[in-house]
Amino acid sequence: MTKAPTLDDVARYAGVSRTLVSTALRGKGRVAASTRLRILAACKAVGYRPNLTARSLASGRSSVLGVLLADVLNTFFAAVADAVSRHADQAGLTTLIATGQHTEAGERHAVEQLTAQRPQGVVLLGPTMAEEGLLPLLGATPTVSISRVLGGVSRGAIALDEEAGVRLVVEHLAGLGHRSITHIDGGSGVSADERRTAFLARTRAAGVQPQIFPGSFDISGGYRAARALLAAGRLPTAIWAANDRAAAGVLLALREAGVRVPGDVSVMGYDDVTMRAGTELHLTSVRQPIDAMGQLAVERILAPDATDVGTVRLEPSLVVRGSTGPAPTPVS
Amino acid sequence: MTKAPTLDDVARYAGVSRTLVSTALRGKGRVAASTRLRILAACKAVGYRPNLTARSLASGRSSVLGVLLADVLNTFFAAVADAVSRHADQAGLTTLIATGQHTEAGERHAVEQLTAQRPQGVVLLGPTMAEEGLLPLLGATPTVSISRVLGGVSRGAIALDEEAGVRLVVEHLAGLGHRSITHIDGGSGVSADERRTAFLARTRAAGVQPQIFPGSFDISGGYRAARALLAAGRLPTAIWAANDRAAAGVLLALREAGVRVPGDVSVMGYDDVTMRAGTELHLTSVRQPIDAMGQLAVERILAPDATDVGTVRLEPSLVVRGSTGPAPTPVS
DNA sequence: GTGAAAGCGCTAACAG
DNA sequence: CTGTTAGCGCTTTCAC
Repeated sequence: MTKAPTLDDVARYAGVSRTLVSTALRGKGRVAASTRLRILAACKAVGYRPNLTARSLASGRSSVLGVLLADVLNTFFAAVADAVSRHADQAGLTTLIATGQHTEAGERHAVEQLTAQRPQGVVLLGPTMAEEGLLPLLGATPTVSISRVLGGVSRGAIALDEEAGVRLVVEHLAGLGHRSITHIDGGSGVSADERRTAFLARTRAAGVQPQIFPGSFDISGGYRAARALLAAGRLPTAIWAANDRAAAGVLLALREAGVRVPGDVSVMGYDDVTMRAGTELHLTSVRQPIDAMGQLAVERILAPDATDVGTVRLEPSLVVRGSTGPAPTPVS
Repeated sequence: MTKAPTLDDVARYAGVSRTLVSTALRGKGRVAASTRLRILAACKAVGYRPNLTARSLASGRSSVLGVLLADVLNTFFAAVADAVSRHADQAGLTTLIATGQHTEAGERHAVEQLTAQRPQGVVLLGPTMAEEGLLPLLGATPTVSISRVLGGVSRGAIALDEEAGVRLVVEHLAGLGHRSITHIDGGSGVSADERRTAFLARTRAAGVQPQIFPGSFDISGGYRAARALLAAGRLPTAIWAANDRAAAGVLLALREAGVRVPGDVSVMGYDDVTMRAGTELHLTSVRQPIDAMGQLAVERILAPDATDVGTVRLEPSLVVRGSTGPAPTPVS
């Protein structure tokens, strides 16, 4: 295997021209059945593997869909990437993922590598870089941005409707009679901000007393925050954690302290995807439309024209399980 | 932006030959400083982006490192992919990840796409396909297999030393005086099997009473198993869960039932990477050498020759935190 | 049906 | 230092 066999090798072996092998292999123009068989046999005999690089250089296109991921460990984006990949597969595209590691240099590098594939399109999953830096790199590549709203991106942006999600949380809890809700937030990220802001606005609108406690998007953040709440003696009747992982931490701390859920305190999570903890922990939560995001992204990339591609915010849905219940009547 | 500018466009604009632009851009042969400046200016003016596809076709190599990942959502493999990516970056390579979605067709497709890049090498992260199917696709591409031991792969295999990890668990617990340990297993996967088997062997060697309870690699598996243990009234003094996520579920169930950790029961986790729950939950665990795996993989790919590349099993290390303690003295 | 010729955008020897 | 000449492996016209 000192040198990969080329089309010419196959052609020579089969006693035909290179062009014929090419067309036969791609099944485009008509080739005599007997010749095709001979060619196929030759391919196998020679051990031919098409060089997709050359193919894409010659044809000017490829069946690749590029995905720019901040980092494989972010479960949310990884789940979206997975959804994109599944839908791309179904459309006959191969997904190639590059990670930017949250740095501008890394993302630049990744996008360059991705666009170099002359891909059918690129999906940006929560890029770090500013739009001005990204757009020139993308050039004419059909691009959709997920989660971050990039106005100039050719095929528009797909975002989550955080306000709708937060509304589901507040209305569910308020509907159960809770007059005071504590939000354990997700720290300083963009979505943590959005959720916090929406929470404040929504509770006000619902006439519910809001309280914000600093936390993070992981189990330890929820655990720590709940313990702090416990220590401060400021336990509300309802807690909404920034996501399901944090909510698991809250449950842990609460149960450790002998607090009953949902008897004494109702707990809600939000949006987690990998852990699927919700089911077994009976966590009431808000489910994000991950699959729909992936599907829409691929559809937009594949759409022949770029009409109707503004920013769309997909709506999440409420999943009621056992961790929330009626607010306990004050003993007073 | 109807057509991407090429080297020729830049050359014409700068009034030099295409070759000169090429060499200037790559910084190889010497180019007059003044000319280089002119060329750089021309690039910017024309908006030139190098076509890496053409470059790799012409030069016969690329700076890509391919990674075949079963699925982005598997936190362990995703973490390894991340480590590989970081070390590859440091070596000046771009990592391109393709997922096989656990199907043979998917993996075949992914590997084809990866090898088509003429990458510096390919890292296989727990492939599903049989070795016989994989090897011909890889051809002469330097390849290392992580986690699954593929004998025929050119740059060898890197695996985890599960036995060593399990030994750490059993010895730690036995050293604390526990005479009986319950393992909540990870179900039917390969590593779940390895751990279970090693556990049985090791406990026997240590003179400890083993007990196995069916579970899974997630929080719900641990939660469910611990509740079953509780219900059956067969609570041991020490529980070892298949991984940290499962251990979190165990903690949850135990605390919910008013069992003290580590006062009544010691709990150990294993190998989790993303959640980093260990820290805040004070979970005693076994840490896998994720980063070392990534580093070694890249080193092997970059090594000029393929000597010394048999299978290596990297050793994990014990991380003692607060969830384990001396076995309680029987009240009897 | 089949094949010859002309590139895709770039790099790799060589000459000047 | 700079430019010329050949391709890399494949797809595309467009003749035969």
